[in-house]
Amino acid sequence: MRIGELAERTATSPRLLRYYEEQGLIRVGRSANGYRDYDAALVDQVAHIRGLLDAGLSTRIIRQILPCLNEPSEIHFADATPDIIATLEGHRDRLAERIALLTRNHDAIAEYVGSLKQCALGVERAEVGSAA
Amino acid sequence: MRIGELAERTATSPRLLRYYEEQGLIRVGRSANGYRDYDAALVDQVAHIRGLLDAGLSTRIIRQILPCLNEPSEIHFADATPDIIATLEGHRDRLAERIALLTRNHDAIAEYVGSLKQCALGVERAEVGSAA
DNA sequence: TTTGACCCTCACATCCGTGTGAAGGTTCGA
DNA sequence: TCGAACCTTCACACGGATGTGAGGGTCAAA
Repeated sequence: MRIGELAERTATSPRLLRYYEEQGLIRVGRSANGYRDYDAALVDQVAHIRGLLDAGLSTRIIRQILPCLNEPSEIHFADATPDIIATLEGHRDRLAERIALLTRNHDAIAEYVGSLKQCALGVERAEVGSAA
Repeated sequence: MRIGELAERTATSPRLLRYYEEQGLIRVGRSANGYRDYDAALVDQVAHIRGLLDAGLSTRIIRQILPCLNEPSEIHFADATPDIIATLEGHRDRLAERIALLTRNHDAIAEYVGSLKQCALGVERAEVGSAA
């Protein structure tokens, strides 16, 4: 498919699809007239990339962890070098830390919201009471 | 304490401490000579803010969820308005989504790294074998 | 054949978090 | 008293993700 269709199907923009290509996040073909030609599988891949980007990862990091994420779950044997493994372990561990941090904050917000709703309920009851 | 000390104790820079103040993330006093004066509790608060920033949240969002996060766990009753509650619920839910996404990716990386290490081990054994 | 909707590249613009440095005031110890 | 080490404000710069638009090619339908 062409860039416009992929942009629409992934709720992004042509500009961003070109940017992701330039950053080495997606592989893109060309048709005879020079137009970019996107494989259907890219709909999911781009959605995946957008998720990671929205979660605050940089294109550099996404590029490094991308081989772990492709569906066919095939292992790239050339990746089994000590430094690549160390890099991935670093990303894995930092992700774990980030998840822990976000979880703590999520729980704090949830608890606070719970109290707030109790409080709002109390006020509401008080108002109804005085109105009656 | 003064800005230099807080910067050192939070591994940030004076520049950033002024920026966080400007963004309404921390409350800062002044001493007679015009120097900023930071409460000791800010060491933890700034560390907290840095964590959220590193996790990809914007100062705008951090400012909104900050009341949920302060330790004394006091409820600001004025916050019990429907729109504030709705905002916080939105942040809470988006945080939950983000955590889920990051967890999926973390697990995928962990699995991939596991396979790679198996693979590297195999190669090592093969090399030892052929050398012997 | 022309027109409109695509596509291309390139470049400049924006916002955000952060760095850097200039120009000047305060404080403290030699 | 002077100098070093702080602090102040202000402004410009940068990198990364994204928008916008100019100038020009391609293609299909009217």
